[in-house]
Amino acid sequence: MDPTMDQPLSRMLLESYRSVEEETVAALADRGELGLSPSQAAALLLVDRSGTRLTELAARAQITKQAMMQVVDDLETAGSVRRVPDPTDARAKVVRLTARGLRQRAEARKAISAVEARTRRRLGARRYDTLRETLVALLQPD
Amino acid sequence: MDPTMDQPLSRMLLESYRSVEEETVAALADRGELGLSPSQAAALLLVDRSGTRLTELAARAQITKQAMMQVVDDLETAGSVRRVPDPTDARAKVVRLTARGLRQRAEARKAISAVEARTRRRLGARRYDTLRETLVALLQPD
DNA sequence: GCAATGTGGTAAAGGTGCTTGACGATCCAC
DNA sequence: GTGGATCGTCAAGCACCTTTACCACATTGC
Repeated sequence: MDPTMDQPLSRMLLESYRSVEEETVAALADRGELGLSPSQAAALLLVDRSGTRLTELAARAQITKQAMMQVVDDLETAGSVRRVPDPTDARAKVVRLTARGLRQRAEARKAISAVEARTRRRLGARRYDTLRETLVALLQPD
Repeated sequence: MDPTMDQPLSRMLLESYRSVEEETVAALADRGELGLSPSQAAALLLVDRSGTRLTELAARAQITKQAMMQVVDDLETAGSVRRVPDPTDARAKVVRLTARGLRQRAEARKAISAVEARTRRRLGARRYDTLRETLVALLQPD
């Protein structure tokens, strides 16, 4: 009998997350993208081509803007991102990817794709797709 | 088109975890089990009736023994648990639930069950069960 | 046109849940 | 018995997030 089955759902989700995340970090490291933490990589993926406001990034990541600030601060220090004033709103700044950030994001995407493809192979396409659908349903507002 | 579907798997898993965890915390609070953090609740569930060593608890939770130390320290301070010397090994101590800890664990179990039942209803029994199976497969060593 | 209220970015402090490193005490195999 | 593993512990630190508090600028309502 597999004892894993008896665990609370939240635990299983957490461990699954950690497992996938760990694989992703390893895949990133393999590509030489050292010095890019998971939260930084996640943030890079949220910036769109024309640049995105801090508040919008925070909303997309579902964290506070202050938390996103810290991530963007680090990314800016690392030269992956820069903040430019928003011409349409003097309060706002737009977070924009630098050439370096673009490169990193591309690598991050590849690393993530590799892990997902690997997972899909392991689980089987059908189960993998069903998993994603179920998670979407789980996250749907009640 | 639901943009949720495009997210990396790790993000979806993390958000699902947070969502379920949040519900669980709320359910715990409803039952008056204030002052019991998720990690503490998780640890309580890992202690078996006859008591369990710190190292074993850490292994079960898949964290370092030092991390488990902190959780157990807090639980002990809160009077939910106590450490008694292991008669079979002078180095070891056994973590044992107090009456309070037993009560808390029972409440925690109920809270978790309530959330899982609710989730099962929302997703449908079939999808819910498939989700658990898939997560088990995901966690299986490669 | 201006006060009230809202929003974007920032600063500071703190908390949770983990990590790594080091260490004494005890156990066990040889 | 001696050397190496194991148990619990202390200490420091890090990743990632929060709350509280501000100021600058925008927008709304009158």
